[in-house]
Amino acid sequence: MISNRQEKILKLIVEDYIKNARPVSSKTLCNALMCSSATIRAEMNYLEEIGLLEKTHISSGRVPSEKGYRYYVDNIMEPQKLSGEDMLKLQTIVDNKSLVVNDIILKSMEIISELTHYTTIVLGKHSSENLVQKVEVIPIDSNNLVAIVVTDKGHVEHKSIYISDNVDPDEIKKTVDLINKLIVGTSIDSVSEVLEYQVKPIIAKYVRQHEVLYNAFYNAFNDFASESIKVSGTKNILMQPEFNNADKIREIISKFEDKDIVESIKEEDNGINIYIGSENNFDDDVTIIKTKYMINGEEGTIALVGPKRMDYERVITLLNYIKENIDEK
Amino acid sequence: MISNRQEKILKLIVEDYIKNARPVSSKTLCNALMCSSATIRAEMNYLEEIGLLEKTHISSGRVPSEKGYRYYVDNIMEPQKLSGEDMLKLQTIVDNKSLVVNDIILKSMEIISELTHYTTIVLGKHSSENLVQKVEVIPIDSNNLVAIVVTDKGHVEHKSIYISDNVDPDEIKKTVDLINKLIVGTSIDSVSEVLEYQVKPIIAKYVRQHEVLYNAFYNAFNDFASESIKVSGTKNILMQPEFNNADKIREIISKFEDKDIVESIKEEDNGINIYIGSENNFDDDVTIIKTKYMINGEEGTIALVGPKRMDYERVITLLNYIKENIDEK
DNA sequence: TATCAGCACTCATGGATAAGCAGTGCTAAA
DNA sequence: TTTAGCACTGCTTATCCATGAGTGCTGATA
Repeated sequence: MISNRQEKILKLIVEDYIKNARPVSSKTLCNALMCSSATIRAEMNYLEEIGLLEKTHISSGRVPSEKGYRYYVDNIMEPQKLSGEDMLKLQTIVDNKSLVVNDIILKSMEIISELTHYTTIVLGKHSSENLVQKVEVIPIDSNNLVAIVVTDKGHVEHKSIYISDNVDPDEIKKTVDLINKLIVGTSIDSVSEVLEYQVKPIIAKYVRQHEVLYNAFYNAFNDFASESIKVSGTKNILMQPEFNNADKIREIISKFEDKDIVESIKEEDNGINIYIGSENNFDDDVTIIKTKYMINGEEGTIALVGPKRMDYERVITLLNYIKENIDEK
Repeated sequence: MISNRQEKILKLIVEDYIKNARPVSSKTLCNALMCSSATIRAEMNYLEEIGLLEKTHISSGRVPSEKGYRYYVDNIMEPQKLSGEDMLKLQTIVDNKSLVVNDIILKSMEIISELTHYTTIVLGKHSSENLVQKVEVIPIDSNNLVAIVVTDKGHVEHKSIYISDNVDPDEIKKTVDLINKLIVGTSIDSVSEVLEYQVKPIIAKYVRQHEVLYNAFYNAFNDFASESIKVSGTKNILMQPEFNNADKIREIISKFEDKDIVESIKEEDNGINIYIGSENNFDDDVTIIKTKYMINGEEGTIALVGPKRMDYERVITLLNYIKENIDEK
């Protein structure tokens, strides 16, 4: 294990390094520990031996290792209260009645990105629990319709439908009525099944131009289960001194622009989880803190991406605040 | 003016520099011009004197100046045909019947970003000519409604409405019917006027909880006139060798993330316009090529942002192709 | 036994100097 | 008008300091 003083040294080093982004020397800690630098050096040496600290070169000060951050996060860091300033900025968003919950999440994460200078990510997905509440089809002109689906949780999806031949409006209405009858109440991801096995056979009987119509509607409804990705403040993380070279920046930007990579950040666990460096599979030089949320038939992940040298206490506090406020709704 | 050979030299230098991103030496051009490097140096000297070329240092090769690019674009460059490869990639998108025009534009510009390694921007805005075609209000639970507005051009906007007090569903229905009656056919940006001067007085008479309802609907309809911004392939422009330092990259990224700055790229002119370096007010180190489009009651700008050392001929050809295909629809 | 002053050592950083080289401008001859 | 030849310039790269901030180790001390 590790002595009290050693833990204190680790804490001081992590926190100093978080603040100043420079290797921490033994001398820096003399005051705080009321002892000489030599003593501290001996302790640092031990902490390096057991893998909690690292040097950038043989005569440099110490920097926390991945394991060091992990120890700090697991054993040292203490829960904080939201600072007055942070609170102030977030509260106006969180308490805004006229915003949909979804927008509250997006806005809050934007603000958190600004506050922390890290990058935030919101991954949203309509839960499969969403049930179709209403289907509307509105004619635009002779070839185009707009189909609108509203779920029981208030989600709206819409899509243009192009119908090549001239189809009798009555036929369209018949089809829509049928769809409405059969589809309302089914979950959003079983819509295409219902279309195929229930709607198709019936309209084949009663609707003249059923093939054209069926295909049009089938295409329209097929990819309704859309997922959303929102990355805020890419620039913020790039301002961090660890990303001070063009190639590293390009690498990070490329990752943030790659949908698949960003999507893979999705969190399945309900707690606030911390993935330091190689613990995440996004990039070894960053820490990702994320949590799953689930409200109103919308489930998703909120995540914060920053350097490993991240202000863990503050970030956790911020995410906690958001999570609590989301879950209340 | 400028002699034939001088023009040819300028052309060769611009095109070589576009390709290789390195100052062009007199020797490089010997073959193409069938003369000695000394002769070419003399000509280069003159071209520099009149401001079409520049040196990076006193004994370096030549690089086109902003004025040089401008001359190239105005007088030398020739219209090209779309290359088979480019055509192939774009056609599948452009000809896809099941995509809304808007999505075709977005997708095409994404692909152009990939093809050219520059960044593309699409700014969209619902034209004020859009007329309200239908208003639907769908109850979700006792406190929440969803309002949906469809325009005559097939645009759909929706918004959640929160109603604090318990309001009788009948009252809501009354209000919605009234809104539908009065609002259909008005242009989307005069909706709030109609609400205030026509709807408000009437529901004040006939609807009991009219204040709550009116406020809720007014808020919901008020900011429907949304604008959209889509930036594709930020990473692409950053790969260009001129953006090889961290601070420059950060500067560019910050600009692309700033809504106001990106919005100011909006083009009012209908042609394809080229803004080289200081001619645009985005960044002196880039060229922006943009054009306005207007279809289906949706107007907007498509733009391409690249280094001044841009493959002008190809880019113009690509944008032309998109523009023609959009306008056809 | 823990602490610490002192010292040798290491390495990053930044400035100075020099060699190599890819270019240019100029000149005098064809 | 063109061009071969040459002096010159300045970027690039490497090498070599001096400096300074840090370490590890050792032997003395409380």
